[in-house]
Amino acid sequence: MGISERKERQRAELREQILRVAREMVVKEGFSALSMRKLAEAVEYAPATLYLHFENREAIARELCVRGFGELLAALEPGAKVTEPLERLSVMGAAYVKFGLEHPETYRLIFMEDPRLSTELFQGASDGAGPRSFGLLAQVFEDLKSAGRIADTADPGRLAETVWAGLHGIVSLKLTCAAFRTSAEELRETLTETLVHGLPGLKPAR
Amino acid sequence: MGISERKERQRAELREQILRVAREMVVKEGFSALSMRKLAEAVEYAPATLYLHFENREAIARELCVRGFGELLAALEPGAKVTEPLERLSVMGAAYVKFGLEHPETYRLIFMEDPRLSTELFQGASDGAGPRSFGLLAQVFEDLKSAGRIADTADPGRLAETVWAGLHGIVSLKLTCAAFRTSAEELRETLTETLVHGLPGLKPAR
DNA sequence: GTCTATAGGCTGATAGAC
DNA sequence: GTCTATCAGCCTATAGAC
Repeated sequence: MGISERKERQRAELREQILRVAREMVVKEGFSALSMRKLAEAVEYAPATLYLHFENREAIARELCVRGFGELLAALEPGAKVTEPLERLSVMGAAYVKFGLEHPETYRLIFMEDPRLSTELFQGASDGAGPRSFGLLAQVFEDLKSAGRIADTADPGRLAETVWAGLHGIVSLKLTCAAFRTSAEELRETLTETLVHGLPGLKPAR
Repeated sequence: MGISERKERQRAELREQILRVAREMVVKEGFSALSMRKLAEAVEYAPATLYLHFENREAIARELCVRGFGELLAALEPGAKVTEPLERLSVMGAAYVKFGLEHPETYRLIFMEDPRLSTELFQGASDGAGPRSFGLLAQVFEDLKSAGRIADTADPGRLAETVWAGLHGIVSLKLTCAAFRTSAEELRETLTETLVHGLPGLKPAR
């Protein structure tokens, strides 16, 4: 059965090539610049051929989105190995921000384009990149809690969501608004540092 | 000179009507759904007429954007009157998040569509809505500092940018990703509370 | 499996008549 | 000031030939 296997292989290869080129276009010119016509031209096939491999444009977007989130997860994983939870928070936060700024169009695609895709990715099956990434972050607070280092009324999931939102704010503001003076990394540092220890030298009103 | 005045008035009225209808379209269907043709039809003029009042589509977007930021500023102003800085931070943060969620398309237009517009608004003349809004937030930390309630090494501008980024993260995540369990208001509360006081009951590693 | 050809839309913007 | 008519392009998606 070598022939049908070769055909299958060639089919999969073309599919990969389409995705590779599509990704390149999105990275270079943004998601809205991804058109089936241009994509077809770039892979040197007719537009109609694309529809034999993907149901429509959105299916391509979804696939790119899923892979993009996979890359974000991969960027977070090394930091997740740091033992000390607070240091881990810092390292993972820095990795998150770095990923967002170094892959702006991938980040945009994951979190700033289509609400349906973002939501799907985040709340999909628990072995998906979304839940796994979130789990890595939540683990920080679970570890602190089980070591008795934060109040046992603290809610790790809620703290993790708050941190994620903060990091997302830093990245997305940097991607859409160049007006902030402070660098992303400084903002990230201030965010985590202050979330952990509070305002420096805070005293109550007298 | 009554005649020319009436003409001028009518001209301004049409301009306002165009903006009003444009705003309605953006609010209802998002910015990308704002097309000159549809807009012309909605105001019952020919497409070409719009170009007598606005240079192009972007000019309309910019005007909507500027007004939108004005509304955000107006939403923040009442909270800025609260005397106690930390309470002020809380009230203004809640107002910010509330505005974003209640006017999602306006918020999108200001901060999530065109980087050029966002940047322009934020760093424009210091009497613009951007710098003024930011100033209100920064004042919180300036007040804390001048009252000696935070370390005199603290940087109010940096703290304000961090808080702004955090609030923006909450709003924008809620607008593009429905997967978070925690409500926006709870996230906002956790963010400000934790930024001020640090993690609840934090103890160092032993 | 791949092509050509095309249906059936949409867009911003402008020239020139009235 | 406003219109009609149009330029010059873009798009997704599909039918049917090869």
